[in-house]
Amino acid sequence: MTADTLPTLKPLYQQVKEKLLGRLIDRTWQPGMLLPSEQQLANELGVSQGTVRKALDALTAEHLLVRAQGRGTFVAEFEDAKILFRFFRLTGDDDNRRFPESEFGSLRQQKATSTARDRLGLPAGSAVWVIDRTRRLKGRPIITETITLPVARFPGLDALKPLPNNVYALYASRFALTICRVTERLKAIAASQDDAAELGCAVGTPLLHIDRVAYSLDGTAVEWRDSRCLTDGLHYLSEL
Amino acid sequence: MTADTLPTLKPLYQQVKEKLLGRLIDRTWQPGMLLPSEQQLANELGVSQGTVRKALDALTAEHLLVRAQGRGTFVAEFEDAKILFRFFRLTGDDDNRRFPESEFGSLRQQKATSTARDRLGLPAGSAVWVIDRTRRLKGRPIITETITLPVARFPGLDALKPLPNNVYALYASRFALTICRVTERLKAIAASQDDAAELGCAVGTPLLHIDRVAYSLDGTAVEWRDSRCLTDGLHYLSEL
DNA sequence: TAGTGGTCTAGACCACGAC
DNA sequence: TCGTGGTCTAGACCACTAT
Repeated sequence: MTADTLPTLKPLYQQVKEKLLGRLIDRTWQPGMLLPSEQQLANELGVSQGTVRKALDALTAEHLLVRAQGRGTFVAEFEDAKILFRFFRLTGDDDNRRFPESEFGSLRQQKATSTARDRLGLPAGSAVWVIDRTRRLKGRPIITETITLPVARFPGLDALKPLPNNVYALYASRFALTICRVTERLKAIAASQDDAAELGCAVGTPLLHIDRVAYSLDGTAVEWRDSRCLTDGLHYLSEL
Repeated sequence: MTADTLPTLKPLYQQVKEKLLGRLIDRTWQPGMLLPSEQQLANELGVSQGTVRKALDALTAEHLLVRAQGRGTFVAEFEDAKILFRFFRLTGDDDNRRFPESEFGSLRQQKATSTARDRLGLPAGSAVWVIDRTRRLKGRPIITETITLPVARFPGLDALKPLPNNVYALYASRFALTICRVTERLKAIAASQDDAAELGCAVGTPLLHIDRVAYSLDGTAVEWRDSRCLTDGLHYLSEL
C-alpha cells in the first residue's frame, strides 16, 4: 500500500534526515530549540518511530542535534567549551587545553584575491571582509591570523566592531550561519617580517601555518582563515 | 526470565560488541575472515538479530569490520590504499595524494629513553627497537623519521630486515597487532644538522614535526614515531 | 505521574551476490 | 534460487526528567 513512484530512491531514513536537515538550514528549528518528540515527528512524516530515530541519531552523530533522555532532542548550540574545542586543535604540551584571548586588529572590505575566491568558491570581482587579529595565551602572542568572509553572507559586519573572541557564535547569532565542518591544511613556514612583528619573534622562526576553510550547514564555504602559530610549548593535536 | 545479576549493567548491544571485539583481539577472527551471519551470532549469543546488528554497526563505524550486502561481514584488512591514507595525512598542494617510498636506514635495539617510555607506557629499563628511515616522493627526500617499538611486542623484528614500506601491514601479519587508532602532535621546528643532512635542506629550514603514537586493538600504545617533514609543495590535511 | 529518549525484540520485505 | 546484509515497522519495557 506504499505510494512510491516507479524507482526505489533513497532509504526512507535518509529522506527523513534530509527533511529534518532542511528545517535546520531554513532556521525553522534554531539553535537551542526543543524538537517535537520522536512519536510526533513519526506521525507528522508518516513513518515509524524507528525510522525517525535513525535519522535523529545520524544528525546527532554530526553534532547538529543533542539528545537528552527524559528531556527531548535539541538543536546544537555553539557555546559550550567542548564544542569550541572540536574546531580548535592547539593544545599545551602539558595537555592542558586553553583557549587564547583575541586582540582585535582591523576589519576592512576589499575585492577578493584569487586565493580567497578559490577557497570560498566566489566569482571574480566579489567583495570580502578581511579581519586581522592576534591571539594571546597568558598575555603572550601565539597566533596571528587573517580571516576572510564573503560580504554577501555577512552584511553589515563592520557595525559589530570590535568582534568577539568566539566568532562562530557570532556567525550563528547574527548571520544565521552554523559552521558544521572545517578542513585545515598545515605547513611549516618561516616567519616573515610582518609575522615576526606581530608575534614578537625573530624573522625566520618556524611557524605552523594553518589554512582553514569552514563550511556551513548547506555545504558552502563561509570562512577562510590563515593562521600562523608559534609552537614552542604548544602543539596541534590530530586524532585519527 | 533474564539471568541478570542485581544491577543493570551495560546495554546488551555494548556487551555483545565487547564480546565480538574480544574475538578480534584474541585473533579468533583474523583479518579478511568472514564472520558468521547476523542470525547465527544472534542465536549463539541468545539475543535478537537487531541487537547483534547494532554491535556490528558500531564495530564497522570504527573500521574494524567491513560489511557487504549479499556477501557477509568481514574482518577489516590493512592493505587497501584507502585504509593506508586514513593514517597518512600528507597531501600534495595540488590535492593529489601520493604515498612516498621508504628508504630503509637502520634498525637497532637499545634501552628506551624516558620520552619513549612515556609515549609507549613502558617501565624503566625496557628494551626498544629504533628504526631510522627516509621517505621520498619522486626521488626527493621529504620525510626523515624515527620509529620506536617495544621489543616485547615485536620479538625477532631484526630478522625481517629490510623493513617494507607499509609497516602497519607487517605489524598485522607478523606480530598479530592491528593498529586502530593514532594520535599525532604537530609542531613547526627548525631543521637540525642531522635533519638537514637527511633531507638535503639548509639548517634552520622550517619542518613540520609529527610526534605520533599508534594504538592497537587492545588499547595499548604500540608504536612511537617521530617524523620531520619538508612541506613545500605538500601539506598535512586535517578534517574536523 | 506523565512524557521523553534508550533498549530490545520479532518479523516482514527489499537489494545484492553467489551459484 | 538461496543466503546475506539493509530497511522498515510495531510494540514492549526501561531509565531519566520534570511536575
